[in-house]
Amino acid sequence: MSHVGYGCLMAVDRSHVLRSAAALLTRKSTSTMDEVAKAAGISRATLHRQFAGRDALVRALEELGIEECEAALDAARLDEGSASDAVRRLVREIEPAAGLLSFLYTENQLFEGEQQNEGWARLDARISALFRRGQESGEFRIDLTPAWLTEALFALIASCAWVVLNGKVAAKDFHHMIVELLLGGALRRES
Amino acid sequence: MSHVGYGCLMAVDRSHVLRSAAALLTRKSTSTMDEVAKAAGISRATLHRQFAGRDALVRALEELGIEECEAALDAARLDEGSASDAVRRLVREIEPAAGLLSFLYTENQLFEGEQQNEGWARLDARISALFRRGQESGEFRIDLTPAWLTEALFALIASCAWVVLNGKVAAKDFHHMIVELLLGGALRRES
DNA sequence: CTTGAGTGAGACACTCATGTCTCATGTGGG
DNA sequence: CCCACATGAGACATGAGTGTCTCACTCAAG
Repeated sequence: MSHVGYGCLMAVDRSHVLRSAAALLTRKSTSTMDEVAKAAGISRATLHRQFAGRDALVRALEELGIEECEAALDAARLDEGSASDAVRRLVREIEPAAGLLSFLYTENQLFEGEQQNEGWARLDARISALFRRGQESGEFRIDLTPAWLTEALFALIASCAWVVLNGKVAAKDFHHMIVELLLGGALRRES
Repeated sequence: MSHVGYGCLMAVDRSHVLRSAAALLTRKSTSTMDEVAKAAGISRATLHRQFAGRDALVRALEELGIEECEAALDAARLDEGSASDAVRRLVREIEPAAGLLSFLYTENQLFEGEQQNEGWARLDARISALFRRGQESGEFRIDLTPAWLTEALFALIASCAWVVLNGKVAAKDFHHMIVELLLGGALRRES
C-alpha cells in the first residue's frame, strides 16, 4: 500500500511544512526557501518537491489562510444573534489565524497586477454582509460603509497580531483591543 | 556660482525624485531602481548619483515620511483643545502623507533585525501622549492602551490610504472613515 | 567659441535567490 | 535479503536586480 503511506506522509508533512512556513514568514516575510526548509526541518530539495516554487508555497499559504478564515466565519455563525456578538465571535475564531493573515495582508499588496484569489472576495462579501446586517438592524452606524469596516477589521487584526508579536500588546488582550476599538466605532451611539 | 546652481538643482531634483519614488513605491513596493528612475524622468545613473543605492533611497523616504509626520503633528497642535479635536486635526494634517506612510508601514516590517529609525519612536511617543492626555481628561476610555491606539491609528491610516488607492473608498471620505471609526472606539461612551 | 558640469545610455561584473539536476543514504515493505 | 522510494546534500545554471564604470551629448556660463 505504498500509495496509502505516501498519501498519509505527504499530507502530514505538507501541513507541517505549511505551519512552519506560516510561522516563519509571519516574523520575516522575506525568508528564503532555504530558511523555510530549515524551519520545517527538511531540505530545500524536499521543500521544492512539495511546492513547485516560492510562488506555489505562497499560494498554498494563501489557500490555507482563506480556508482558516472561512472555517472561522462558519464557526462564528455570523447570521445568529446580534451583529456585534457575531463580530465578537468572529474575532475570537479568527485569532489563531491572525499571524498568517498579517503576512498575507502585506503580501497581497505585492501581487499588484496579477489576479487576486477569489477566496478573498468571498470572505469580503460575507463579512461585509455581516456589517450590512448590523446597519439594517440599527446596531451599526450607517456613515461607515461595510466595505470600509471590513477592511478596517482586517487591518486591525493584522496590526494587532504584529504588535502582539513585538510584545507591545499582551496576547491575552488581542480580542479585547480589536473588538472594543472596532465596535465602539461601528456601533451607533445611544444618545 | 556653480556651487549655488548645483545646490539648488540638487535640492529641487532630490525632492522631485523623492516624490515620484514615494508615489510609485506606494503603488508597487517592489519597484526596481530602473522603474523609480523612469517614474522620476531621470536615468538610473542619475538616480544612483543622488542616492547611493536602494537602501539609501528607502532611508531617505523614511526620513521624508518622518518629517512630514512631525510637521503634521506640529500643525495639528496636539496639546490644544479637546483630545478628540486634536485627533481630527492630526488625521487631517497627515492625510497628504498617508500614501507614503502606507508604504513605509509595510516596509518597516522587513527591517526585522536592523535598528529602526529613532524618528518613529518620537512620533509614537507624541501620539501616545495625545491619547494618554485624552484618557486623563476623561475623553477616552482607559481599557485601550495609548500604545495600541497609536498603532491602530497608523494601521487605519495605511489601510484607508490603500483602499482609497484601489477605489474601494472615496478619497473625500478618508478623514471621516478614519476619525469616526477610531474615535468611536477611543471615546468613552456617554451612558 | 570654449569649457565644464550634469546627464543619459549602455556595458560590465557581482550578488543572491531560485530552479534543476545528480548521487549517496537509509528506511520500510515485499 | 532485496528493492523501491523518499530524502538530504550538494553542484550547477539561470535570471533579476544591483552597483560601478565609461563615453558621448547637451547646455549654460565664461
